Amino acid sequence: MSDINKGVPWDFPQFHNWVAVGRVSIMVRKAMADQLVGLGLDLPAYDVLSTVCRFPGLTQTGLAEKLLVGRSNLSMMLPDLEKKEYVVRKLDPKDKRLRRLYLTEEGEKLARQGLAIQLRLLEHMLSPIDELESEAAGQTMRKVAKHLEASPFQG
Amino acid sequence: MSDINKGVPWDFPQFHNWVAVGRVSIMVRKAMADQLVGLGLDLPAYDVLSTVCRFPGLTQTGLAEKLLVGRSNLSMMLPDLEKKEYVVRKLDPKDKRLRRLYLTEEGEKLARQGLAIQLRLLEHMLSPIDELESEAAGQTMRKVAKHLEASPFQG
DNA sequence: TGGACTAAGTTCAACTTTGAACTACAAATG
DNA sequence: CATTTGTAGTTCAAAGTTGAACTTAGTCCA
Repeated sequence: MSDINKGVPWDFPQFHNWVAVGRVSIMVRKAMADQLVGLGLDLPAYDVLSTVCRFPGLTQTGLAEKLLVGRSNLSMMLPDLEKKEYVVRKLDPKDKRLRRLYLTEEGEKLARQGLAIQLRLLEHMLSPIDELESEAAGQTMRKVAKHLEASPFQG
Repeated sequence: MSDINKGVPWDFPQFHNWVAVGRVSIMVRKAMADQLVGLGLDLPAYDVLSTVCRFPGLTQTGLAEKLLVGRSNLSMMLPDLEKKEYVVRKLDPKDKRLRRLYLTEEGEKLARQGLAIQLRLLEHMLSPIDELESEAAGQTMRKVAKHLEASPFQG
């Protein structure tokens, strides 16, 4: 390592570890996006369908929080998904501010096809990793996520 | 778990593990973006500065590959960074197609300040994780990245 | 009840990011 | 050495994403 690089982050193993996480994350999103073309979906639409499939009756704000996107994003996207009849929004009778999200039969079918693809992709990408190791990495990530949510970084 | 969810991905631990990776990745990018406001940088600009800091003389295409963004993106962004005098592009004398990237003194300063922030953020987010565990997770991620590069998923 | 306050969702204009088509240069092939 | 093929970078228009301001509905509390 050259002198000029002394004391910079790439001296620290943690830095490399984190860079790898970021790279894998982007690579998998791209791979998934490629596969979804066959279903006529893009990644954001798939994120909506798969999440509503898992959590039917979710509100738009709830969905935005899960996906870590802005609410306005969903206000733009959901009318399209409704027009394609993948999703329906039902006003909550108890609280008329809430528009609860459900999949149509068509939407459910697409979500499940997408989820099947995602499972195969996971299986492929994790094939060089034994189950224990993968579970350990997942455990670590969940710990970090929990910690970051509980105490966000303040400079 | 209700009947309707049988056979869907969230029955599989791998699915949860992967979702955690994705979430942490986005959360950290957001946290980093917040911190960079103080330096007058956004995340894409920081990605450029930190990467050129680490790999001076990188070409634009090389940088695009490292950052996993399109080349056109950099063609839009780099003139701005050059105007702000954070970056200079020098034509390679041996191959006039190549524009090699270097940081100015100012750019170098900003990159190092950003990298220092990134290290503190890493330290914070990894505080509940012991070093061995974090190293193991990094190792796992590097294996996966390598595998995905060597054999991309083909449906 | 009424007035202030909070939360859900929408709109809109600004900003990003992308991919396809293009130019300029280099390398390979005959 | 001329032609073909390939690579680096740019341009431009289209699509996506965002935050701030707004509307409407619910909550709190005097």
